[in-house]
Amino acid sequence: MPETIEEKCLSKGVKLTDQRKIIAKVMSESTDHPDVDELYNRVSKIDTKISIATVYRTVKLFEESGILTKHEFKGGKARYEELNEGHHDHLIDVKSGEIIEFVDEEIEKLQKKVADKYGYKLVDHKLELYGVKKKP
Amino acid sequence: MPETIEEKCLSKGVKLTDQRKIIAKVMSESTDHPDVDELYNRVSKIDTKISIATVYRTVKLFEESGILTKHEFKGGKARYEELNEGHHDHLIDVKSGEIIEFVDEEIEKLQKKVADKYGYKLVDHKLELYGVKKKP
DNA sequence: AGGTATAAGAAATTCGCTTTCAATAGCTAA
DNA sequence: TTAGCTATTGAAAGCGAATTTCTTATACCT
Repeated sequence: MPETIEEKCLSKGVKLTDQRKIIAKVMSESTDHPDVDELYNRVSKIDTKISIATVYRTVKLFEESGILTKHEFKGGKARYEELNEGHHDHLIDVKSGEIIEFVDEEIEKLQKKVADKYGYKLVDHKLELYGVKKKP
Repeated sequence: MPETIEEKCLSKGVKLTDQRKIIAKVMSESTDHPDVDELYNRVSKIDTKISIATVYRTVKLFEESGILTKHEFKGGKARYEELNEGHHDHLIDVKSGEIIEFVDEEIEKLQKKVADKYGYKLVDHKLELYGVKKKP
């Protein structure tokens, strides 16, 4: 069952203000990976009084609470995405900017194996593929 | 035979000034992944008059010429490394900041396969592992 | 209600990096 | 060699993203 960000806040003890509720709702309903400016635009349509500082503060708070995850794709601003059960990585269309999410268990396993080989326990990783659409 | 950055510049037609020669030498002799501030520190010991703007300009020029490669690890400043034949990825010790280079052909192959599966030709990728040292 | 803590808004500040601008160094052709 | 370009440099200003400061407003707790 898909849990909203608001519900996640409640279960994690993150206090919800009106502004945070709006930001939570907008992020929950986003299926893309908005940056803070874009998020601020969407949020402003609901409440024009929200400041961008609050948006920055809130995404940071949500990230630290394990509710959102932050991506820093090549040479752009930080983008945010709701953190859900299934982990995935990203394939980015370098022409259009389109982002495709993918899962590859095999790669995940091999990453752990590499870390292990050097005596490390994997705590995080980042895999981004950049590609161009092939002509059919 | 290890080619110096200075030699690479010559063969690529990148003009070398005194400042660039110093930056090239320092990078060629570096076995780590310095950021621009660190590089500026090292370079300043040889020529105190070099400005940090020149260091920024030069690493950018070298990167565009395919001589250096730029890494943007999690939440830090850009780090540079000499680009040599064998491609490798990085395993970063989250405690100490130590960076271990590794190669995994299997992972490389799987990445291509994933891109292919979605109809993309892989033009670039980024794989970073973050780990903590295991107790033996 | 009163007192404390927390959060929000607006503006200023920081940080990494780039650009502008005037001065200098390096060619190139007469 | 020297006049006349073109490219590069150093110093400082500028820029964009993100954070912090400061003040005001809001929520919480007996």
